[in-house]
Amino acid sequence: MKLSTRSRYGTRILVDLARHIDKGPIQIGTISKRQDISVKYLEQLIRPLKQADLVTSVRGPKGGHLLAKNPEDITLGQIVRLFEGQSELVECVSNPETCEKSDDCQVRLAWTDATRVLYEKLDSTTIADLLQETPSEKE
Amino acid sequence: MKLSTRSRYGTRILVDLARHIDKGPIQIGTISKRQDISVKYLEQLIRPLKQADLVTSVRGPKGGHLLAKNPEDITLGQIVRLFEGQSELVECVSNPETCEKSDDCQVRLAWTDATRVLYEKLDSTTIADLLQETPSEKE
DNA sequence: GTAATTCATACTAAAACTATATAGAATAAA
DNA sequence: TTTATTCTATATAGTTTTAGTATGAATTAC
Repeated sequence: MKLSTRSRYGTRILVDLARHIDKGPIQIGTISKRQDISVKYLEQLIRPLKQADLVTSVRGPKGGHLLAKNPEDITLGQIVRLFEGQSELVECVSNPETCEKSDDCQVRLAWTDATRVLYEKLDSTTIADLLQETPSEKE
Repeated sequence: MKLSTRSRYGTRILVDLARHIDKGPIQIGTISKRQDISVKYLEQLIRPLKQADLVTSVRGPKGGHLLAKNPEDITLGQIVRLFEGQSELVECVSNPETCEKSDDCQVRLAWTDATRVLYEKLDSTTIADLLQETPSEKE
């Protein structure tokens, strides 16, 4: 039931951008060094963040990436829904037609409830909540 | 972030046993037909259920499987922890030593909180809560 | 002792995940 | 115009996980 590295790395990218929000566009190479994620993988992860309007980019020399919203307006729920192929605990939660018993299935209701409380928590946690500096943070 | 079929099937096995709790030991072949899970896969899934003392078994002819506890004493949390290789959303939640930044990592705290609320929900849901019969249930 | 059944171990095939690599095109600062 | 950077698309490969199968041993009712 673990989260993909995509969701975890995506979160770290956004936290990194938020921490350096006053420094203009941040380049992928910079994020790569600070977060220890390969440039190529970062390019792959930033694309959906842009498509979801969480990040904007500036092309050309001195270009880079910026948060498209305030840190307090980006939630973990948004990030996880974006990166997890299936964001629900069980497929029938969102696609009841995949199980012929789903019409009146108590087990499905239980997975649905569990998924709901999880996202209530994730939706209530924002990037701003994650900004406290740590002593070991690479600058 | 989806649950494995092992957790889902494990739940269905326990619900099946609970529904037929008054009929003596239930054989794997019977569960297989009712739940449409292969005999061999069922054998594999029942083993951890036995080891966790959720199921007891009787060997030999007329043998089979029985709930080892009352349905209201078996929770989804127990089942999910049993079957998910990693039951936490992110590894560093339970194994902080796998990340050198975990000592003071706000992101880790967020994943920990989210994992906690999920299991609070799962731990509060029992097999007894899932017993309502459905019209389409195979008998 | 035979047959029904669980128990234990190992194996396999397919899919998903986690990246990295390649080859360039587009953009814009200097 | 040169150069630094993002953007796009596809390919490749290694690892891990998942889902399920195969084989046969152990147990016990009859």
